[in-house]
Amino acid sequence: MRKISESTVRRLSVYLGLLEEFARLGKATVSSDEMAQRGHTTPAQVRKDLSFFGSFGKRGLGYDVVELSDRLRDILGLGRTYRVTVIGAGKIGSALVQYREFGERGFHIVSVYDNDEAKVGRSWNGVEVRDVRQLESDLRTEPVDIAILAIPPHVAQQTMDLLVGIGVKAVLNFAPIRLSHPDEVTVQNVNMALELETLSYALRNS
Amino acid sequence: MRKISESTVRRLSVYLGLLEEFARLGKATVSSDEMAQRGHTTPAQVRKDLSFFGSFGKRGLGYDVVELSDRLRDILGLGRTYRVTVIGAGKIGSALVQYREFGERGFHIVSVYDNDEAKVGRSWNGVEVRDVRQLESDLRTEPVDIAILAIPPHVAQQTMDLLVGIGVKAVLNFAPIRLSHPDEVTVQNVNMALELETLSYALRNS
DNA sequence: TACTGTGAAGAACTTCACAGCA
DNA sequence: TGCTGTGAAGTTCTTCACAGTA
Repeated sequence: MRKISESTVRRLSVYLGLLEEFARLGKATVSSDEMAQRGHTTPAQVRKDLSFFGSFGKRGLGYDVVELSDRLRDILGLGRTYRVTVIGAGKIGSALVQYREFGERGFHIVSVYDNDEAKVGRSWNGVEVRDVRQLESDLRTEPVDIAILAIPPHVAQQTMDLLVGIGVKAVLNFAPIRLSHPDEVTVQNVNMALELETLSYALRNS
Repeated sequence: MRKISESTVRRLSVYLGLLEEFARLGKATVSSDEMAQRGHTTPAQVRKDLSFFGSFGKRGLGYDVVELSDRLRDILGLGRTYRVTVIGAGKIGSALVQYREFGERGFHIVSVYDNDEAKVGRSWNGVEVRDVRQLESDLRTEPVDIAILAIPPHVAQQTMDLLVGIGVKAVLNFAPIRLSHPDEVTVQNVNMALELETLSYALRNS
């Protein structure tokens, strides 16, 4: 398939959220115009994004809400559940373990790791915190689909390398550092300080 | 000044981080090539990004680490401190209040608000949790530069509207919903479920 | 008729390539 | 000589505009 841009994928995810809301409101059908307004984009963008994957609408009518939701879930790979591990039992790790939206979307946090003996063994939201030294052997016997890094920057790269060695193919990184990784591993970064800095830039130049 | 793209601003922020590391290592001078390697971009991109703001380098030599850091801090508006409020004293709010990088960058969290009586009055990392009903009068007497929304999606828009009314010009939104807002208000979104969904897409299509 | 699907045009962003300067 | 600064070329992303159809 033609390479799809990351912005398109992100918008698809937004569209799915909108469609689920339309479904809750009992709407059966929706136009690209309505989706664009609620999703802060343009109707042409909505149609173009969808057109990369097929023709899901009916001319003159719009899109069937349920059908398009199903197709988007399929495209995004959300028709299954994912096993997720959180590495780092600090404040951010803690917030993630309890983050509702993850479970609702099929992302199940199956383990949490930390190097702090004081935390190891405690139960967090039903998930036991394990010693990070067990990480490698654990993941080899019970693989996960996605690892979330919620650890300090100075240990992030070595942990990334470990995960790559184990064969993890998707990582969500909260450490404020760009990680080196092979092409076949997908990494998404969340850098909160960087978000504040773009706000700072906007405030200064407005 | 010519409109600068958001991707450029984000990279400037990354460059600044790199420069601070180079400074710690005692490096006096750095080339666009070195920055590109460490920042996972290209030398031409580095030079082009910087060129929008002036000529900071010396041909044949590179950039002075300290001087360029100073210029970037200035460009990004980081030569001052910012007053920040966190709205929502849940797990995410809690993580943010203790997030070191914010303070290091000059973003000072001066207050936390919640609507849960049980939380109001408690002290968090030296910041007292206040009743959200005080938010409006508090911010009118003691304005903040940035508000961080760490609240459930169904109350996010009304809170956004309140903030706009009070005159807040920059918002970092953690609620998984696109907020409507006037153009003069800058909003950055952090949507963690959406990040996992882009990983899901990548896993499915690899 | 009302809306989709899509080539083609346009805009934005990135990379190239080289003149110019320390 | 070595690396910057920058127009120009190339690429990617967005918007336009309209033919096509339920």
